[in-house]
Amino acid sequence: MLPAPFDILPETAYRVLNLDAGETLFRQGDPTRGIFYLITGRVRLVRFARSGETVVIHRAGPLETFAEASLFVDVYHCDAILEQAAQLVELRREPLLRQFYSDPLFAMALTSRFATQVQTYRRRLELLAVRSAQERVFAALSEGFLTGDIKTFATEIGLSHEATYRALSHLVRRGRLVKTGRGKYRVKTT
Amino acid sequence: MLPAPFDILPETAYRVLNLDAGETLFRQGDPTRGIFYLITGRVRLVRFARSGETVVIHRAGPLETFAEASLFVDVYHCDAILEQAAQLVELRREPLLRQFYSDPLFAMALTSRFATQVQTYRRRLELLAVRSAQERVFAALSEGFLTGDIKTFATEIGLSHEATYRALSHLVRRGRLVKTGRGKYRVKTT
DNA sequence: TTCACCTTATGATCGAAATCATATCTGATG
DNA sequence: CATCAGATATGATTTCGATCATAAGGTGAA
Repeated sequence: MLPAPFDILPETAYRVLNLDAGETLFRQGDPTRGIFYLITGRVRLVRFARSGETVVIHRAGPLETFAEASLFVDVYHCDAILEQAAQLVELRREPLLRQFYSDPLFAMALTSRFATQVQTYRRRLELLAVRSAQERVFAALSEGFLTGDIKTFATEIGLSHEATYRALSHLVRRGRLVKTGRGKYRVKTT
Repeated sequence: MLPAPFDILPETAYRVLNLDAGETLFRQGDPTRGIFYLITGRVRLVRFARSGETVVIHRAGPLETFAEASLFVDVYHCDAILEQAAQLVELRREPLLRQFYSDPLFAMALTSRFATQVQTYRRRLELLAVRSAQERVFAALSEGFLTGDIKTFATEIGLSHEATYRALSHLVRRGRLVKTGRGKYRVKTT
């Protein structure tokens, strides 16, 4: 149920929560209870800037963890609000930290997970720096970003789904991609 | 010279390198030597996809670390090529891992650093999801992204510098920002 | 089997941002 | 102090992708 390295934690280290859309998971200033793993649903993390404006700093989706940095601070620095009803796992802070201290392999695995995430985000950012829709779609495909449906893919690479469909068919016409089915594309191996 | 938590490492744990533009720091498949901290210059990380295409997966700039995930694997998964001449620090893998195992506080600090980076990248990605140039510039400014010069700021938030200048002056005219000097802007606190 | 809904897909239009151009200001360098 | 390079700033033009619209294909439920 939980992704590595959280799967080795004892059952007392976490609990499953079910929340409705609109509910608040935690607020800026609340003492940190732990980090979270989203099974289904969507959570929005919002920070209130000094100017009084609210800024969305992250939108977490299914199978993602969030609020990782809260492990190392005393209070949350943003609000977590349920955008959709969600089932999620609260990974409690104390057991996590205890495990981290006592089990170097767990510590390594956790750090490795974070390092991998950093890498993934950097790839996405680099992808978003590609101006042309066609080139971006092609690069994203080469990097294996198209796992689920095209609309999700489009959102991930910062394009409208229409622009993405168009770029895909254009790339197929130009012979750079192969269409292997409805909504299925592959980079042409020359 | 080194950012936390690397500043506590003994001198034997790292060495300073000076490389020219065009030189290769490491190649895909090379045994991992360690992670790197860039003092000056620019390094491009490139991966060769199965299709034969080369994809830029990251461009590291001054005061950034890169290849962090290599700590936990045996070989590098991309090439690192000097885009500009650079002075950088090689943080050697073995001493790092030894420190990580033997010093839980170091381990914590390293993990915390990675978690913070994850957070920062997520913020940037969320920012890039804002379609309107004006809103994006405003949000980025509220979040304190404007630290150096405007052109760097523009690149970071995925806009041309012209569009950024225009958005800035427009936001000033509309009274949402205050111009505090040439290239200096602040969110208006109402 | 029919209906409803969502994804895939493509056409048409419009607008916003990229691009190209130009000018001013600033700081660094000799 | 003069010069030059680069950052700031804004104007003009163009282009590309967002948006709106529509249709076909697929899936699941009644």
